[in-house]
Amino acid sequence: MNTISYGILGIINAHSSSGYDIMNYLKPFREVKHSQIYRTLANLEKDEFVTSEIVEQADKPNKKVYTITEKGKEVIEEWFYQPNAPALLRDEFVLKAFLVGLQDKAEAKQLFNERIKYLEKKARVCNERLDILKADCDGVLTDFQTLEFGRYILLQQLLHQTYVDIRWCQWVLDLLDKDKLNFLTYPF
Amino acid sequence: MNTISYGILGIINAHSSSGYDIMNYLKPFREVKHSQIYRTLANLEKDEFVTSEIVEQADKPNKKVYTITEKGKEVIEEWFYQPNAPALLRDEFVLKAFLVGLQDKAEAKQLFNERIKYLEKKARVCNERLDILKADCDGVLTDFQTLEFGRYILLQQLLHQTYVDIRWCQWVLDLLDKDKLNFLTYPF
DNA sequence: GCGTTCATGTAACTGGTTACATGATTTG
DNA sequence: CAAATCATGTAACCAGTTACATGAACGC
Repeated sequence: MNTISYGILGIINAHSSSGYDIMNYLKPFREVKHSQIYRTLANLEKDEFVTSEIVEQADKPNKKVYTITEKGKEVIEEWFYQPNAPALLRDEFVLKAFLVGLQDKAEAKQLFNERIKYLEKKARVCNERLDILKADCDGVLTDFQTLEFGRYILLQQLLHQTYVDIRWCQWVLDLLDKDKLNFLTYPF
Repeated sequence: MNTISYGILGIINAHSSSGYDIMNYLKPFREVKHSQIYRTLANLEKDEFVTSEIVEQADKPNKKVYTITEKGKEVIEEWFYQPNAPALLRDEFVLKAFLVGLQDKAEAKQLFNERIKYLEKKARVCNERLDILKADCDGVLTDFQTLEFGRYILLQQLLHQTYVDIRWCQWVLDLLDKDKLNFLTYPF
């Protein structure tokens, strides 16, 4: 089984969910397309890790809600003890930053100034999501054994990583303005 | 053309390189397997963005060195002005952190304590690579228009992102020890 | 001689994306 | 009545991984 299968199974274990629900849970932390989720759910059901039933909704289209089986609980329990696969980052900006020397100074500065704008927007989205989360919990986080706790800590991580990235971009812009570069200590 | 093709082409533009060289340049910032690089290089040559020649080496096996063509320079120049594809992060730890509530407190703490160990090792590797870079440049970074500048700024980024991640893990461990959680401001 | 680093390639597979396809319900 | 959101699926394609395959040069 692959990582996304475990992630989906874990969410269903936390509470029974539809493919659409799962997509929305995962989106903030893991890019995922609905086509992949529905395909994976079909496989999980085929392997008897989950069962499904149609739940009729009055105000919205009906949904197919998946529930974990005993067999599914066993594999998810085991997964937590397995070592983590190395993280995979694929970021076009990182490649451009690495190759920044191919550009002239004005182009280079533009690359980082645009990045700052992008990151500031990302930070705003994070803060908005934190506000939504607070509203979802009526302002109180009582227990860590909820999916809300996971959402909360990961949103905080994302937010502060973004802040560091912004400061890093500003540091690079300062470097680009210097006549004589050197191996400067990163200022924080 | 995909992102990795542009990255490889950009490196060859900076200076003519073999597949093996390219792999080592990319490794610290972008996980990539040699099989993908050699396949991509063959495609870039087929499309006449690069040319190749065998360079004989006395002390090592011969290598196939690729050089960019005029046609290749045009596409790489254009690439810099294109908007960046959204970054893609796939991290098994993030999924486990999201689902941390499925575990008991002891297991949860273990997850983050192990993560800290992993991140501390990552920070050490970053610092080692920074030392190697300094040695490669004889202690002086004169110009931003070198691949060394790109290596330098990205290693600094990675290092400081890692430091923030460590502090974040410690914050989560503190949270897990609290009896009454709440939406605490992240302490920095 | 054995392990490591340097060096290059191909073939099969699979995870993930893009595009195709449909339809209910709500809000403006 | 149009757009947005909710909701679910399939098929074709391709990027990237894993495994297979080879071999030179060097240090111990």
